[in-house]
Amino acid sequence: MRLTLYSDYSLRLLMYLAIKPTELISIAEISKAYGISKNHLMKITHQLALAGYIETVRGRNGGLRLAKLATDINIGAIVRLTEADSVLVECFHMATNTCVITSGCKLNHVLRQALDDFYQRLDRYSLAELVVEPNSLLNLFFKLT
Amino acid sequence: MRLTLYSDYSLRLLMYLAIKPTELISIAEISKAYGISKNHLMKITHQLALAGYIETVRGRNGGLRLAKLATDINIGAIVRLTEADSVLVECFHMATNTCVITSGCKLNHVLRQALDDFYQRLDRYSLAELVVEPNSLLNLFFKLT
DNA sequence: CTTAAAGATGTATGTAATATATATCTATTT
DNA sequence: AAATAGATATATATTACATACATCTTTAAG
Repeated sequence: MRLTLYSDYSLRLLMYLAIKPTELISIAEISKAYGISKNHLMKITHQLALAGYIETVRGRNGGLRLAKLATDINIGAIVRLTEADSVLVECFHMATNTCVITSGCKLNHVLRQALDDFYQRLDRYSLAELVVEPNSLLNLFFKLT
Repeated sequence: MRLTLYSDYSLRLLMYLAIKPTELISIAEISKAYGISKNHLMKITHQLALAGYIETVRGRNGGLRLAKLATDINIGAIVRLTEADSVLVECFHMATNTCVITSGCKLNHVLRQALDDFYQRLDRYSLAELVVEPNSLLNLFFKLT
């Protein structure tokens, strides 16, 4: 079972913004801090802005900041958004499904329950709970320890 | 979030065997019934046999059968086995992880909890519970409805 | 005792999803 | 006007996964 790097990077970006919620932070800074693709982060930025989680400011001295309180950003909602296109098994997408027993298959339901449980656990956490110790995270980025 | 077709096919194969638990059934028959790759099923067969879930009989009139009662084959255990190589996010595999904040990252723990919840739901089901109506499944394979 | 059927196993190839890179455009500040 | 930073579209690269191919071993039937 895999999440995409896209989801992983989305959460990392939000965590970074949550460390300094009042500042404008550039994509370049986040890219350098984690050592990950700036271009990939740009796509993520766009989606998160459309969904209302972050605000973007163009131009010199521009950057990103959270558009909501970290306590109001739910982790389950973020992962549901970033994983929206992926299906757990082929029979979850009727348009492309080829399995001949789908109509009477109980496995389908069992997997849906399991996936629900996965997301419901994530639903219990907000971004704020991932960044309760912002300074210890900052130390990791700048290798002060 | 995705499972591999390998996992999907593994469960389909077991369900097929569970429909007729006393018969020897060839890989070719299962391949035709679902319209899926015979070669892929061969690899699955091998792994499931090594793990003790099925018995294989070579040679003419050979085939596969369940090595345990369907009530003793746990769905969670099967998926844990078939997904053993895949990691939910990169930080779940220390040898290849590049994320610089892993040591202090709470997201890591939250995702582990969610994955546990996923598997614990699957742990509640046995193969037998997926095949409570073997005849209605058989009808789907042979398009009698 | 030869042949055919069926699984075992290793290697190679194909494919698609995903990640990354490039290029150009728009907006904003100095 | 120039520099910076995000927006957007397209193209390329990479990788995991799925599939195919080839050869070997085992067993039963004739």
